[in-house]
Amino acid sequence: MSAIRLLVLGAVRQHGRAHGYQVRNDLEYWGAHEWSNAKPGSIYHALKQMAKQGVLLAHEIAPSTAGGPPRTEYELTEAGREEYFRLLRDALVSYDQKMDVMSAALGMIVDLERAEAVELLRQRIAAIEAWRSAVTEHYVPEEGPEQLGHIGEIMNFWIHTADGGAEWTRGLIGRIESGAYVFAGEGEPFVGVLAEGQENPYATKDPD
Amino acid sequence: MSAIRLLVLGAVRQHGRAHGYQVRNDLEYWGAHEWSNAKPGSIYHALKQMAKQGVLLAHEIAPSTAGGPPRTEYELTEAGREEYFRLLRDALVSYDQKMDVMSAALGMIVDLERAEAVELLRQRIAAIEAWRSAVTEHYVPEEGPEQLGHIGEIMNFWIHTADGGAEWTRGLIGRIESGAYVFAGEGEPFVGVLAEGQENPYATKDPD
DNA sequence: CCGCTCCTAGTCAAACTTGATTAGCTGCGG
DNA sequence: CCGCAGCTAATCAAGTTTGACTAGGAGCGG
Repeated sequence: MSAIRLLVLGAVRQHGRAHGYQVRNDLEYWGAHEWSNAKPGSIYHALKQMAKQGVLLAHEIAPSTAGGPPRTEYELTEAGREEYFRLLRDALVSYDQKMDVMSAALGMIVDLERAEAVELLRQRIAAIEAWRSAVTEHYVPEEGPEQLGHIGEIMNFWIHTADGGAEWTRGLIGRIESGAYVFAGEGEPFVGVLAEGQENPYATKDPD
Repeated sequence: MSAIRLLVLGAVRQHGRAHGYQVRNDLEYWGAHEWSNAKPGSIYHALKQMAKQGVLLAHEIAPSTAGGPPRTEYELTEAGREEYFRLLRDALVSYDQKMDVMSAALGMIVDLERAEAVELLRQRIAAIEAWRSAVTEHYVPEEGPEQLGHIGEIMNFWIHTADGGAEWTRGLIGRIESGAYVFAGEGEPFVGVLAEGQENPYATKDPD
């Protein structure tokens, strides 16, 4: 799974209705271009693709107020809402060493209820541990790990990363259980998108 | 940069001359299908693409000994050798949170000289640290980090991963400086590919 | 009010990835 | 010795990603 669909669905969902450029701006606001493949082409493609698949509903709109080609606004269908939560849960649970997917899911984790978020993160830890033992058991040759030479460093690297990820996830669970952040059904949700016309404070000030 | 070109160049280089299925088998032997997008399609595509670009030289060969369509053997051109080392150095130095690229580079690090490997890894650490401070300085709003709400967890996640990566890299530098592994120009190189006809001990025993 | 630059919004071709599928050969049960 | 399962080796179409490019308006200096 690539992160782009989750990001785009999340952005459109928070707006209720949004056009491509707005989504693009939100992703930049979130810094997504730093840690995911959120290029314009990918974003517009994802919007069109998901509209074709019935996950988004497209509304043709008159040429925009501020120059440029005519805009299209999108909103989630019911299938889109389901797809969104499916992707979100999946991203939180599965360990595939894809930083971008996890980052995107973190940005939307408060759309879940607190208890479910914790439960999914626990499953994530279990997945990491399962993956870890599969790798260690499978890739250590019978003649002992010395057999592997420098190739063993690859495994070493995976394991180190996996352990780091598990540890961090435990920390996050702790923070969430201690009451941090506002989750679904707990009051005024955190606003993570830019209002129409609001300036993006992070635009182009990037450390690229 | 995707890892596939580096992997394919590395495999072909170790054989001197190799056909697609051989490369495919090596990558499986290395476990690359676990941590990179090394699917058959990608491998054959990379071979053809690189042949078109003059990085590899293609030799049409009579239909294979063991059934199937006619095979094509490839070998590196001089440009290919340069490209290989360029990709390898680049993968070691640059920090882009892509596990697959780093894993591939680790598998080929001994093609460099020991001193250069250490030097590149030091540069890697510097790159990680630069990235880290760019992120912390840039993405903490003036009103303080509380402003970010749960979005701050994304940053937290990056930072944790970056720090873990730096720490691991320091460990690797230590091992290399203590004389581990056999690097270029230090004698009989480690053989990391399967000979023609040799059985792949990891084939299909996969923990998928 | 001319020309220039910047911003908005999106398109496009080329490259890459994916997963299914093809096609030839070997070995083996019946 | 027929058929067919399974292996070898590679291709293909569909989907995705990339990064450069288009095109129209706004602001502004002179």
